[in-house]
Amino acid sequence: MHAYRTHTCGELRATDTGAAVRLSGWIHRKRDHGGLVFIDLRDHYGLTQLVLSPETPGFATVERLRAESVIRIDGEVVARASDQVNPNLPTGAVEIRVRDVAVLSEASELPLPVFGEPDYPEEIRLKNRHLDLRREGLHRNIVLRSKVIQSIRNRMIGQGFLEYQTPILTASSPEGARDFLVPSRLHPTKFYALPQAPQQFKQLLMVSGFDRYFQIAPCFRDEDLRADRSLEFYQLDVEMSFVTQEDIFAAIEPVMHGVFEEFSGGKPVTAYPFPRIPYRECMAKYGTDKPDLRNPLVMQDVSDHFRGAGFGLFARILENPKNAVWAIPAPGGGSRAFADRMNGWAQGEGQPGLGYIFWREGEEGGAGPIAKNIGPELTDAVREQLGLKVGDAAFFVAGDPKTFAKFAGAARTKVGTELNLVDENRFEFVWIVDFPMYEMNEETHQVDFSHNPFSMPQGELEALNGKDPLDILAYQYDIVCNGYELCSGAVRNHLPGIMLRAFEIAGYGPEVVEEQFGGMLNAFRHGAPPHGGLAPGIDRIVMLLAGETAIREVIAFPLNQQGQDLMMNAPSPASEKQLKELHIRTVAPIKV
RNA sequence: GCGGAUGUAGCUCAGUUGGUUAGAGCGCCGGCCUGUCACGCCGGAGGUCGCGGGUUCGAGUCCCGUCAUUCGCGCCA
Repeated sequence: MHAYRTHTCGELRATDTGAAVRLSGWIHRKRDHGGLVFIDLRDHYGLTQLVLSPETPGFATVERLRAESVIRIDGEVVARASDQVNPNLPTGAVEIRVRDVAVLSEASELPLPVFGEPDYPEEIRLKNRHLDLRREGLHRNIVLRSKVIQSIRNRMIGQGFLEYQTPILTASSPEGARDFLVPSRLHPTKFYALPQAPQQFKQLLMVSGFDRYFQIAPCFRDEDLRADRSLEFYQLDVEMSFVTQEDIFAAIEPVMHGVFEEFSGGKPVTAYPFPRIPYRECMAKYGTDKPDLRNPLVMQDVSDHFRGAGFGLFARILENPKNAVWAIPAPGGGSRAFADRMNGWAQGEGQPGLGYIFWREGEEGGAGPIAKNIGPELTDAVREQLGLKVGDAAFFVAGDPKTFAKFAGAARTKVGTELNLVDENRFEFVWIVDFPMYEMNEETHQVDFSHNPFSMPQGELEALNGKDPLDILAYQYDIVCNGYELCSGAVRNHLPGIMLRAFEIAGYGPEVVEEQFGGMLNAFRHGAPPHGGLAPGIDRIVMLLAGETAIREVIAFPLNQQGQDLMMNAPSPASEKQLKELHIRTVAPIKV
C-alpha cells in the first residue's frame, strides 16, 4: 500500500463501498459527539467524512488534535444511510470507518481559520498565506489562474505562436515607469534593471527573424500600488512580424474571447471582432480611456444650448473657446432626492457640485435652478438632444474637458451604478484605438510621448513633419473589459529615420536615442520587418474571471499595498557583507 | 506626496445624550454528548477601547495630534 494514500479526499463514491482505503489530509472540521467523532478530511481535491468510535485505535489522539493537523488514516468505505447522505459533498454518499490513525503533522493554534473562511484582515491573511491559500475561495482562484494560463498557452501555440524567454536582468529604460535596479557586483557602481516589459527584446526577436512570439512574461514597475496593480505582474506578451493593426487584432481576439468563454461560467462575452472606439471619441462619450460598456450611459456635449443663455455660470465658462458643457443622462433619475444625492457625492469628490435638470410630470420645462435660468425652451432642447423624457434627469459638468473629463466619467459611472443600469453578469470588450502620439506636459509645457515611444505614427514621416504634434495619432490601442485596461499594444516604428524624428519632437536628440536605444536602433539598420504586438495583463484577466476586484486575490504570494511581502519579510536591509561586495552605502531618508 | 474610510477580546462587530462592573458571535481552554456535516449543551480564560495630549467632576464616546490598515488621487509609455 502507498505510504500516504490510495485515493484523494475528493474521489470516493458509493461504488467504492467496502474498499479498504488509505487517505491523507488536513483535519478540516471535527464534530465530536463524545462517543462518536466525525472528521472532514481535506486535501487539494476535496473533503471526505471520517467516522471514529471509542474502540477505534487513535480515537483519543484524534479527539485531541486541532483543526488543520495533518493525518493519515486507514479504513473502510461505508455507504451512508439515505438520511445521512450529504448532497453538498461529491463524496457525500460515503464515509470512512477508520481503523487506524497516524499523525503526520500536528497543528498548533491557528492565527487564521481555514474552515468557513470568514473575512479576515488582509495583513493577517498575507502573513499566513499558507493558511489563506488552503481556504476554498483563494485556493480555487489560484487553480483558475493555472488553468487560464494553460488555456492561453494552448490557444497561442495553436495559432502558430512560439514561446520565447527574455532576460530578467537587463538595462534601465528612461521612459515610462520607475525601474527596479539590481546592483552589479562584477561592475561596481553599475546597475541592472528588471524589465518593465520585454518590449525591446520582443522587437529584437522580430528583427532576428522569428515571426510569432509570445511569453507569459514577468514585468516589474516601481510605482505606487492599487487594488488592480502590483509592483510585479505577468503579461501575455505578444509580437508579430509583417502585420498591420488588423492582423494583430485578428490574432488576439479569438484568444481573449476564447479564454473568457471557457472560464466565464456562462456569462456572455462580447463576440469578436470587438467594437472599436477612437480614443478621442471615447474620452468625449465616457470621460475615460477605459470605459465600462456594461454601463449604457453616453455623455454628450450640450454647450450650444448654454452659450449666451440665462444660466450665467455656464455662459461665462463657455466664453473661453476651449471650454465646454457635458451632459450625463440619467434615465429614471428624475427626482430631487436623486439629484441631491448626486450633488452630495460630487462635493465628496472635491467638486463644487454637480449641475442638474430633472423632469417631472405636469411641469413645463424641467426642475432645478439651471432649468429655471435657461427657460423651458432650452430645457426641452437639452432633453431632446439627450433622448430623455419625464421621470429622467441630466447632470452637467462645465469647464475645460481636459480637466473635468475624469470627474465626468466618474459621474457617469456613479449614475449608472446608482440607477442600476449596469449589467454585472457580462464581459464587455472594446478596443480603444487611435491614441494620440504626443501630449502636452502641463508642467513643463513641452510635447511628450503620450504612450509608447516605439509606436508607428499614423501617416509616418510625413505626419511627423507636417502636422501639429498634438494632432498626430499612433497605431496604438488598448483592450478594455468592464472598465479595466486589459491590454495595450502598438504597431511599432521599425524605421530608424522616423524613430529619430519622433524622438526629436519629444525633445530627445539623436545622441540620446543612440545611447538609450542604440541596440535596437542598430538592429533596425540591418533589415527590420514591419512588426507589432500587444500585451494583455494575466493578473487582471484572472481577476475578472474570478469575479474579484483585487489582483491580490488571484496571486498566490502577493505584495501588500505598501509593496511588502509580509511572509518573507521583503524588502529587508542588506547585510554589511552584501553591501560591501556591491560597493554600496545606504543613506536613510531624512525626516523633516 | 495628498485625500476619504476604518481602528473596542485572537477574529467579526455592538456599545444610546459623555455617567457606575465595556458586551455578543466565532475561535481558544475545561466538562457532557453514538449520526453530525455551521453538531448541540454547560462552564472558563481573554480588554492599556491603536498611541499621545486636551476639554470635563467623569471620555470607548467630544477636540487636537500621531500611527496603522484600506480605498482612491498624483504616478503607472
